[in-house]
Amino acid sequence: MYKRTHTCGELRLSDLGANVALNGWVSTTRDHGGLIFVDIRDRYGITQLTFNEETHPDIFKIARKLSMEDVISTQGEVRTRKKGAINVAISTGEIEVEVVEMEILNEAKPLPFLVSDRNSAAEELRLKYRYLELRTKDLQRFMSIRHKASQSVRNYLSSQNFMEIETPFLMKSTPEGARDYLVPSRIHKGRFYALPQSPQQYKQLLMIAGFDRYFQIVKCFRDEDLRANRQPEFTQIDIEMSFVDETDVFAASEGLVTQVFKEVIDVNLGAPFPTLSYEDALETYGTDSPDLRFDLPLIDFSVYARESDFRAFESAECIKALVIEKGEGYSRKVIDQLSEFVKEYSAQEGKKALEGLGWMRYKDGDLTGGISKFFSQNVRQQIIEEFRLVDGCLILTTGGMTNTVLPTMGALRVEIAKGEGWLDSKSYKPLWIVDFPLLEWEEKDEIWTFLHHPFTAPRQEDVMLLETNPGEVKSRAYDLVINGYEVAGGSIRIHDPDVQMKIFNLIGIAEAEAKEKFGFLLEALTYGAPPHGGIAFGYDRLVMILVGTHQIRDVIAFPKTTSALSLMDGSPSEVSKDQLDELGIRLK
RNA sequence: GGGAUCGUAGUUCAGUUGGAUAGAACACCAGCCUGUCGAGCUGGGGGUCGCGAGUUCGAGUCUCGUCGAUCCCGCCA
Repeated sequence: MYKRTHTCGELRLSDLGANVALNGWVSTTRDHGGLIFVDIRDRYGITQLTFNEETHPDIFKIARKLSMEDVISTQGEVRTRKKGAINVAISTGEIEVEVVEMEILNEAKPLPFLVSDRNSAAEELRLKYRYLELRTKDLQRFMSIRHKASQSVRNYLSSQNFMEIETPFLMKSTPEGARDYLVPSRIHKGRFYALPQSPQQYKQLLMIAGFDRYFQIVKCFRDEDLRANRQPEFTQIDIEMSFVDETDVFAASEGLVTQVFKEVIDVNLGAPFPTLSYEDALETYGTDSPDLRFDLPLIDFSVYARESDFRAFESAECIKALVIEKGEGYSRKVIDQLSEFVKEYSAQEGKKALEGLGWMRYKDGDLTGGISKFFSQNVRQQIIEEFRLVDGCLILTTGGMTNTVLPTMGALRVEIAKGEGWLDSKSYKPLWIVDFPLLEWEEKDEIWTFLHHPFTAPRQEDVMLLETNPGEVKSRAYDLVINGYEVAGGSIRIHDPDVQMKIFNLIGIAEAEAKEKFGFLLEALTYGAPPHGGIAFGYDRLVMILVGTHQIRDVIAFPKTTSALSLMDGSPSEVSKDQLDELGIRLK
């Protein structure tokens, strides 16, 4: 191997005549008989190599055998390209290297797909050969942005006096929340560690220990089903602060996100971010993680619907409408498709399907078509005035159970935005969601469960309600949402052991059980616990937004499939009987 | 756990109403070619049609099951 003097993206006209050595992968070859062009590639760029039969016949002979993705080491002279042969598409396009020495370091077999084109293979295949997909331009860029982002995070938080402290991966299993990944103990047979769902308790203990500003970029593990934006192991930027309230956490988070966006993709986010209550988010956008890149709010239509003779509205608990300006282009066919979307979306498990969409158009001073005939002239005029309809407005409306209508109309809102091209990939709309309920009534188990986690503090003025009316209690939790993605979530924590115990009791954890599971934390709260709070960013999701992708797999070097398999190494896999014996485990 | 879409050369795809020897492009191999950058030209090799049943005279095509991929719901404190 010739030690490289330059990378493949480095040489310029100013290097003319230099004797250089390049190492890299064969990107393409163009064989012209007596002259062969080979593009050599590394992560910095591409340089054109030339092999000339007349001047270097021995090397030329070897070059004829080169094929895609061979790894080669070359030595040669930097030469200018003839006019008209300059490639403006690459940074090294004005020069080429005439090779005088070459070594083939590793010959590549015929490839399962083209590294030059990420779309040249199904994802299944790309995941099996992930190391090849990682050679593609896209993934090289995504990984680079991920790296820059983590550097930016570390720099910012360090500059703000946060300390990075590592916490254990092998910890105690706590059955609340997500399903744990378990790790059997060999030394203590029949006992298990759990991989952390997040370092929640540890970071609280660090606050009690006096590390008043902590952060960590850390892997978390949750054994739940996957999604386009969910992997079983993922990375958080975990942050905790002492002697703070919500405003301090918001300011720190906004400072962090603002700097990362500025440094990594040169976007000014503009802090402070707006806040929206959980309740308003659901009512207006049908979700607690709304995409504010476009408006199109869910409008309460029940007042008018109840005045109508339209049967489908009669027993509806919740009636919402969307008003689309310039809705002339929505033909019956398009409306039918949207109606079908509503039916299908609402029919998903656990929900009573909606019957579809009712529609009306505003034209020539009146509402016409669709269900307009079920509304009196008077009510129609009320609607027109209330919503300040202009010519061409289209109203889409549906009614049913609140917990069906809201998410469905929320999804329809996004569906329409997609169709309209309103989801500008260069636009970023962050907002805080606040005033979450502390608890949620679980119908099927008939118990209260926490919406965030059991260490979240209730709002001070609501503490009294805990015993009388738990559902009314608001928490001091908050989420940061950007473009429809929940990017971070956190809360001010409970630092009073009595309040903490009260919460445990409320969610059906008896005192003895609470002590068994969280005794160390409860006890720590009695030895001088400062008021504290924090937040955790979904780092992968943040990077997704930075690179502009909708798939979390794009920003993780070696991701799992939707069924939590690694197609590359074949994990999870069976293990030997000896391994199990040593752990004292017998398979059922 | 449920729903939807998909699975045909190494790869991306085409394949009619169920009908003859399953095609194309790229990749690979061989030959030709000195200014290409998706090089070009000529030729060649390459297929358990995901797997297993079933219907049928006949299945890439229809049915059922199964495995895998993707998206969504449940789930994800």
